[in-house]
Amino acid sequence: MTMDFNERPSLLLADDDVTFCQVLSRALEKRGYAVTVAHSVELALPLVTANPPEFAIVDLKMTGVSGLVLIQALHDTDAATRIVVLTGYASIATAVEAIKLGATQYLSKPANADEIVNAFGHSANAGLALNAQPSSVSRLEWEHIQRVLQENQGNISATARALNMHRRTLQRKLGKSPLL
Amino acid sequence: MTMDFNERPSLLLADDDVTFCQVLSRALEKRGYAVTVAHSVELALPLVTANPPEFAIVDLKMTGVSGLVLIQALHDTDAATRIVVLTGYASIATAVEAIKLGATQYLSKPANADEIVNAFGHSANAGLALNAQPSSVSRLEWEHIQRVLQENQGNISATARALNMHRRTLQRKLGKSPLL
DNA sequence: TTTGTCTGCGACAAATTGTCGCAATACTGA
DNA sequence: TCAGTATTGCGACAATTTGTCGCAGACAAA
Repeated sequence: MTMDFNERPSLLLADDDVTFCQVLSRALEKRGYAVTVAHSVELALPLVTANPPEFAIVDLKMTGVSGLVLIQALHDTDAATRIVVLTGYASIATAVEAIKLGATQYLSKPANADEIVNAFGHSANAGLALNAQPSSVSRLEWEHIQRVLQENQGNISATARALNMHRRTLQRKLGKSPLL
Repeated sequence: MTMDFNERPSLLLADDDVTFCQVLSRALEKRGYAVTVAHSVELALPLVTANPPEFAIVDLKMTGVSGLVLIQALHDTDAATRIVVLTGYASIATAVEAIKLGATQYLSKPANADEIVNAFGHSANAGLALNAQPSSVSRLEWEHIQRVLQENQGNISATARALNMHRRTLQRKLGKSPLL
């Protein structure tokens, strides 16, 4: 890239997976973005207010505050910011919430740099293909858990009680990625 | 309900599953809504323009045009309409799209009337369903299995394949009653 | 009859859940 | 600020549930 660094579009990458950030930020820089990395929402917020980015990639599940907070902050600061949510624990409940808060797209890991960059752009997916298959039982369970969890503001104990399920079991389920 | 029919909040229920509509519309009427049912997007659209509803429940997978079209029409006609998407073929991609088009919530079947009403937004009927207990995971599983089983005309092997579940396990589950 | 699929069920290993407990944090109301 | 309470993230082990394999009978189509 021969472009002056300051002319490049600014991009904030917020994810607490260090190696993932290294790989992805390099790939994004190759594509012409001026990347800033933050490994937690707490670290990202001051950067946002000091220097609102044009693009942002946010992981929802970071240690500490949820990425949803960051999305809101980004959107409040500059409604034109293109925000892509990228998470390994994708669920419909959090997707709905993220989009409502102003996210542009919602992808689940793993996703390569091209897919992410692509997600910044078009939103016109007119002909979306519906799944031919009904959701698997485990997927359904995952979605349901995520929804109740959100209704309980992320309180695991309360969620376990509401679902009449043992806290230990819920913990274990939450630890796994949403298979299938 | 002693309320005059015209004073009740209007609700459009768009789903091509006839029995499902019957059950749900009755449950919704009990909760005070003036329910109108449409079994396809084509049938629903004229109703929307003629008489924009305050609430809507839309299935995405209907014969013919996708429910996404209806969502857009509803939102274009009256941006204040509270739209809940309800589908048996839930996916994150369609959820994202539906919310962007103006849907309020996105639920996957099975969902009971309380959960749906709740999804319209706590603000509207704040005092109503505070203690709405979410269905237990096993209940959800039971209903889902029954639905898929019916789609497969009671064929256990095919259902097990569709649900990506072992036939033996499905058999065992079917042997039990729908425990809470 | 042969072939292919569906079904019910026994048996046993593999995996998941229920339970109990503990130490490290939050959170809350004097 | 401090005690009291709730939450959280585990480890460990027993109790249950699933995954797997296999087999025999039913049924329909070729």
